[in-house]
Amino acid sequence: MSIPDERDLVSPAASGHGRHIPPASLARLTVYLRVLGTMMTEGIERVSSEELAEAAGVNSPKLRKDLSYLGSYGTRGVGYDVPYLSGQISAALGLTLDWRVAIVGAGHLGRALAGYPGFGSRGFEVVALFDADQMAVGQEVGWLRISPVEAMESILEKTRANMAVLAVPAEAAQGMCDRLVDAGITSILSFAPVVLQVPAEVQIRKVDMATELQILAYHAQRAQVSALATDAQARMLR
Amino acid sequence: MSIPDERDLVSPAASGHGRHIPPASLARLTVYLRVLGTMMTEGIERVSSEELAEAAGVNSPKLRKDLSYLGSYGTRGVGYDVPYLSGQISAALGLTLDWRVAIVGAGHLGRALAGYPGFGSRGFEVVALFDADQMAVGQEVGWLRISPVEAMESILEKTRANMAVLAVPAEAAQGMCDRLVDAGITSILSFAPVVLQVPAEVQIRKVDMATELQILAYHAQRAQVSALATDAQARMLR
DNA sequence: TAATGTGAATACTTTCACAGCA
DNA sequence: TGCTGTGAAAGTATTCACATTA
Repeated sequence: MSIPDERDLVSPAASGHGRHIPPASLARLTVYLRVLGTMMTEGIERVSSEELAEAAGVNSPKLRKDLSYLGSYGTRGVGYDVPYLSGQISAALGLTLDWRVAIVGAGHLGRALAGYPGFGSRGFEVVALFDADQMAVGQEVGWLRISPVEAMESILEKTRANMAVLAVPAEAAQGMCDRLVDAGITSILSFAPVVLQVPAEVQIRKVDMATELQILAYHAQRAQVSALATDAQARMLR
Repeated sequence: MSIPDERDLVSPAASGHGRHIPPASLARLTVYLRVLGTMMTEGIERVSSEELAEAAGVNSPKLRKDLSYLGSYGTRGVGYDVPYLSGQISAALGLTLDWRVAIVGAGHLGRALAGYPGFGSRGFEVVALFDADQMAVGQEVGWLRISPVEAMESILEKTRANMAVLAVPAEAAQGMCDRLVDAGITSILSFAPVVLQVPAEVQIRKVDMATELQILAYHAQRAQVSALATDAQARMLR
């Protein structure tokens, strides 16, 4: 007897079709969710795939394909009900659960994250903010008070944090990451510009501003080079 | 790691290797570059694809395929010369050109970016930091002094900025973006949680922490659900 | 002989066109 | 009639195996 694949065991009700959502679609779904939220505050109740796609900066077949991974939540000939679709996407992404985020590092970046309004409004509660600097410990940042990293493990447990954001210098990142993993955290978002080694069961995502600028630089350089080439070609044809 | 990302609307180039680098490879090349930099500071002179891949968190065939888009810079049976490979990647990405970055928004995030050591060390110079708040204008942040947004256009020209980072609240982002585009900036990195509308010739990249956390939440939720399912199945088989 | 560079196979993503339904 | 939902085709990305070469 073979053990059924885990996917087959997921109830359709709990996560849409029970199938996994392709990573590329998943990333876009979070954008649709944000756009739908904006529409709700503007009192827009109904939207077509064309309109939603336009607002989200994608084309409409792609949007419809993305939504099709969750199920059929639109009405043919009509479009989508904004609050309903928003709710369905939230549910599929697991945002109806309680997510309690600990931020490690209370420099400018950590404080920016702690004060980021986009968290609370989307189901994420920042429950702790740590720093290694004794001067910073005790300071208030929004509703939070900065805690000493020494007490990280006990505070993670007390606050029942289930996600962490790493906003520490590169040198400190792997060490802090290891402590988070040992403390049972399995979802980590890192802003440190280093490759972190973690066990396979730990989900890690990385954001690196230098990487982003380098990608922009590559495209800008190509645009420059091809402009020069076009220019040279124009001169030769003259 | 990075979000699988969008369109690739670059015209065919006419120099160097001429081929465009696939977006997925491009993102990883920036990681290899960082790892090679670290190795150089550690005095490591030679590396195999296996070792470099390990340090970069990818498998070695993928690394070799990525490098093959640039050319053949290794030695069969030996490996890669660390400084040489680093230089070749830098050149391919256009990092030997002068990149002057203006940061718009001097809140915690803007200040974190202005002070980010990873910029200067990788060919990006922060040449201006703007804020709309009169209280912030004039304050020093590292080597920079915060300038008033009112003077943005003239300062962009004076400093010959050719890239911009948007670190302003969502409401202000589209307006500031439009002004940057009108001022001739064609490479923009945005941290604002909104979809920005820009002309096709402008390259824009987005970083959104809420999106990243939502993607983590999705995976964590699936892990939870399948753990529960496995559990239920175990009970049934008992 | 050890490790690169690459064609060919596989897997994933996007696009497209249209069937199907309110 | 108008717009959603989806198979099938086209386009990318990843994996693999191995010919190649210092």
